[in-house]
Amino acid sequence: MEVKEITNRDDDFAKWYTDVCMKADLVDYSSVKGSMIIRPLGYAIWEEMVHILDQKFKETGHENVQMPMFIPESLLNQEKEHVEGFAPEVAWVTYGGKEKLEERMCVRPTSEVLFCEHFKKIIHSYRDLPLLYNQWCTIVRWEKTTRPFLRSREILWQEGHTMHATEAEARQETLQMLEIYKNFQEEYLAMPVITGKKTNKEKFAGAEETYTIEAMMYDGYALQNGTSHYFGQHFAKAFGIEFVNKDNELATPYQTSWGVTTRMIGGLIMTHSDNNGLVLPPKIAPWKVIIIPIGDVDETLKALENQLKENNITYKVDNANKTPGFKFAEAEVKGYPIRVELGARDLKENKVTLVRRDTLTKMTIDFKNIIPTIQNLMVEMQNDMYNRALERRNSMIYEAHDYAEFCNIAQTKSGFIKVNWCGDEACENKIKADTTLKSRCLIADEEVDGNCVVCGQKALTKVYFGRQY
RNA sequence: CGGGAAGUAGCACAAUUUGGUAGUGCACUAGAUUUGGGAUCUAGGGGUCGCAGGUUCAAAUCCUGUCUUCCCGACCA
Repeated sequence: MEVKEITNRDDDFAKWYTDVCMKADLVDYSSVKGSMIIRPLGYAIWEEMVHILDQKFKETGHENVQMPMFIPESLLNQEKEHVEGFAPEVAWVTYGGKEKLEERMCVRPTSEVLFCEHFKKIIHSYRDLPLLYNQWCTIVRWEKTTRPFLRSREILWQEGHTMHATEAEARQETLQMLEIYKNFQEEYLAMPVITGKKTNKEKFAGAEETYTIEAMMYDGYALQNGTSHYFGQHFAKAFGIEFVNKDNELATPYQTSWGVTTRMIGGLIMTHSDNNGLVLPPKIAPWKVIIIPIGDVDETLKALENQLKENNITYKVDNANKTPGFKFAEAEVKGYPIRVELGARDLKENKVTLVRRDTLTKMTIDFKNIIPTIQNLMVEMQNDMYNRALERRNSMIYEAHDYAEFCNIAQTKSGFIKVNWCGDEACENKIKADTTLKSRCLIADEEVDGNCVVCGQKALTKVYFGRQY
């Protein structure tokens, strides 16, 4: 296996990103634009994510289902805002074999309407609620610009769809899932995230409220790493979904949906990786340890493997007929959190060399301490990676008090800009037109005192603006 | 979708200008020697030049279309 050159991260961030994706063997291009091949390492990372999240979804009472891939045009058309939002980016199936279809069907860009159609059939009574469904699947959105993991046409994701008897319960669900996403990304992916409501302009087509999980990448660009929507009764009314409540009255349920995608893998890369390749937080790394045997160390290797297995520490052994230097570089590209250099020379003194991937710090320790040392290192690395990312992000959040200052920051810095905003979409549009920055999310937990950074009218809220992937 | 650039072996490139049916390095295979930061020697295998048309006696090379990738813009998760 060849270990390849990676573009310097500070010279050309975009190229560095694709280099890491390709050279760590995470993805490959297919012959269809925006349909990527997720290779074993990339998929293993996704499987870790799926495993952890799926468990959290089930713990909170959700059940997995699998909906169809096709949506007849008439079904998609049932909710007006939704259709208008998605129509420009759906792929249509117009032939079945050689026969032209009577009604064309789109490949699901998201499954709200499919769930609604089904919910109408199965919801009759308050006893049927809440209905808490989730599905792991792929969707298709005909994006014009595509990038591995960050923006593809075929998207591997999870979408939760729930129905509730009361507004309060549905709102609670929306926030609960937002919190699960936030905790997952911070605890497992070591990615600090900002959560909040999207502005009207940026919210999901058909939603009453859209909450977002915004992460900041190494270059200061924002990555929307997940969403949780509160739909109110929009879809339910459009689809005629009703239930009989406790008072024997017909009522309309309240709905949510929420999703995260393989985009999180892109976020992981753009948050932690470096010029030597992939860097993975231990908690999400499919294999925590890579063992590189040097010289004749078979017996110790066997013993070490047994100890790792006993302690549920996943690992790989690099037995290739390559020089150690080659294997070190290879291990770094692939992002194994901890490298064990198991060498005959060290072992004569009962020593072993460990290298942590995030800092590339080497340490030589007594072999008998290897398991506790690895365990401690993983905890330490996870914390350090989170803290470094947090510190960097915070150092790239700016505050603008007037429009000149805003434009100046937008031109000279990369990151988020915090501003007062009157709530008028015109001001949001002006910022977009002047600076290309878009609103990331509303800031809920800070007092607003001052005037809109654009128009000078009294501000209603604070907002983060930023450039996005 | 608009502007620009590029597609030749797994990768990076040469041959294209001046048409005559492909070459180098790395990687790969076998054997040997090696092994603490990208090993060495020897012997091998692999491409018909993104795809489809056209011009021509003859096309990697010229023309047209198309697909894909990258950059800039617009659009969007």
